[in-house]
Amino acid sequence: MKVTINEIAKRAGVSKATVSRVLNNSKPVSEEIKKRVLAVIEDTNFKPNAVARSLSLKKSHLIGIIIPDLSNPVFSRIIAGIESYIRNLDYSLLITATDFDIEMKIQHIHILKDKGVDGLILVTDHGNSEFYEAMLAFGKPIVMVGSDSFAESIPFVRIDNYKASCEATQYLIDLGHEKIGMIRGPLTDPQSGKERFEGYRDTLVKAGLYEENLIAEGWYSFDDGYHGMEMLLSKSQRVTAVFCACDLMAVGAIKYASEQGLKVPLDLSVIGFDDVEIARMYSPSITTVKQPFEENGRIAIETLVQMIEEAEDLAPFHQQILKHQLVVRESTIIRKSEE
Amino acid sequence: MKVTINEIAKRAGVSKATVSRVLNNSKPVSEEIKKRVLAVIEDTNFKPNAVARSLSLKKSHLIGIIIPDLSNPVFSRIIAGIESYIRNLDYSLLITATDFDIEMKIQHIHILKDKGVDGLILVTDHGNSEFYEAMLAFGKPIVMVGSDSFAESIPFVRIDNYKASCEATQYLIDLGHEKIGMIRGPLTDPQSGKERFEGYRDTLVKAGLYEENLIAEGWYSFDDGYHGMEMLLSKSQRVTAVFCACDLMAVGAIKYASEQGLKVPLDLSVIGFDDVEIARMYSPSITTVKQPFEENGRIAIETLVQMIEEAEDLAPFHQQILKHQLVVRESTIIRKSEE
DNA sequence: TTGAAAGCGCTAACAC
DNA sequence: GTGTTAGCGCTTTCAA
Repeated sequence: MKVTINEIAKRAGVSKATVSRVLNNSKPVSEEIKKRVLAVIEDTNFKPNAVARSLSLKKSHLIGIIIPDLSNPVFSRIIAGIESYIRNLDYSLLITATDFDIEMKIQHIHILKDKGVDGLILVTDHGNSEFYEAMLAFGKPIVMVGSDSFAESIPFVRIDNYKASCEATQYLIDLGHEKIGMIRGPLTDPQSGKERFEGYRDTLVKAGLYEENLIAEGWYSFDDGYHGMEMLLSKSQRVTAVFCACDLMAVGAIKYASEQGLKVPLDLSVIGFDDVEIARMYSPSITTVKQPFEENGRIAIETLVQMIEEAEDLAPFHQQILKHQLVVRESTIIRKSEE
Repeated sequence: MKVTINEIAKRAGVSKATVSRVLNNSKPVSEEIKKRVLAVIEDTNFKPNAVARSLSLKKSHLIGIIIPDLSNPVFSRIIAGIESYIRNLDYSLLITATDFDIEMKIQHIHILKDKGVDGLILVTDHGNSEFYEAMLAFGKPIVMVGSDSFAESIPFVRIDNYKASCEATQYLIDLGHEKIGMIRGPLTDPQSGKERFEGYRDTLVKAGLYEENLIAEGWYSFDDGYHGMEMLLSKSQRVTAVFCACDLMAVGAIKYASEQGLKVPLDLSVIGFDDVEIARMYSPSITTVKQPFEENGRIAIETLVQMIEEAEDLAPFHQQILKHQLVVRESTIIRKSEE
């Protein structure tokens, strides 16, 4: 019962070429015929077959998204931003997750290419040279959210993690803290790991407060924050403030500290990063650096669609840095005076 | 440039039918020719065009997902479950969000249909009759996650919300509580709203403890929990325990109670629902009903793929109820004896 | 303005 | 076992 363009043509007594023309407004069609065709389309409830159209046009109106983990708000909120923008254009999103596996990421690029997507958004953690080659071989527009040192020649949108970390660290210094620890991400992660750490380090160095043994490392989880804090508190030099590379680690850190009888923020100030929901909801609510996740997504997809539609081969190098914002809440406070 | 099956055929000195055969193993091909074709495929790095194949096969290997909100873990974890299963089969996911808007949900069903998806998974809040009609008109396999009173004739997978709520409520009774409040969802929401409330109500009625004025209502957010608790505490009859329809409301409830000087669980026991990440991480960690989100997704997609591949028209009515689990944590405790 | 026909890249009868 | 051919449903020259 699938009604096709042929069926419409027959019923309206015209050729399918004409039907196609009224469908796409691609060429002038006389008012009368147009009306007739439209009427038939209306009451057969005809919808052109998108697959056939894709084949003919060599354009699928599909956009591929590759993301490390769908269930983590840090990523899924970016997708949400993309989705709510694209919803009104007639593109659809083909979404795949990689579980942070580079091989899988590369494989997905190929799969999505074969599926004929018109463009790609990569929400990235980090890549390698093989990954980079896969991107180049993709042959159609790509935009990255978050960027990657391997791929700085690909258009991207992200925040300035370095600067944000400087500000967060400086904020702790301004509160009078001197022993300021960090629970960082892995340095192999260029953005959330390396840049956030370097902002912290450089700021402390400039203030003459940097100490190498006030640093713990983890992979952005609650448990990593928990154990990171455990490690920091085991040092003889007691920290009075901690900067965490993400909110989840901040939560873990606070949890551990609380269990050890330390009051946050009275005995220990803690800053997170990202401003995911939990930062606002936690008790104490957590001071953090707010990332505009949804906006990241929106700008990325906007850029991508533009590249697709205007066929800007080798698009002029787009790099867009969005604004972050330090959100002060209950988990940070002026350092207790010693007595 | 783009290498096609014709190109392969020419280079290998065979017909494209033969190439197609070795590509799909659809018919026997002599070893020698097969080897030759494979070699050409190999060194041209040929990948068959998925769109053309779809058109010919009338099968897109695309599966549509309609979900209320991508950034909410309650939904995105279901997607994650779907995605990690489907990744190994050669289907792809076309995901759209509705922001809980029924019109949009209906519209998405049509769009996805036009895009030629082979099946649909609906992660639903609730629908109406028009929505139900759209599903019937879809004409290809559909599976719902969470089900809906309007659509009980569509295969679904979910937990037994009613039973789970009974257990949670009974647990509070067993702890000695008598004034047990609830912050429920809207009753128009058949699963998380209505069923969870009814489980609570019936269990209390049976125990002779039900009181209508111990109930607040909200839309599953932190703020709703916060205000719900505010409302409950404003009653003269002081509750000693509260069952919340989701974890976020439980967090809001605890936050408000804490701000009023009540200790959780000492002065007030709180139970949530869902077991999202925050329930484990919060201080106090929250007793809750664990939903197997990822498994919900996995079973749903498994069922759907089966329906697609085995072409079970009007599939024998599948309804699958998965197991929930009460997870006891720090937010609940035996009722303080009065003195 | 409109129609006929070729073609997008692939699969699947149908012959040989 | 292999090739020829006719589609799948749509767009787009090219003529008329």
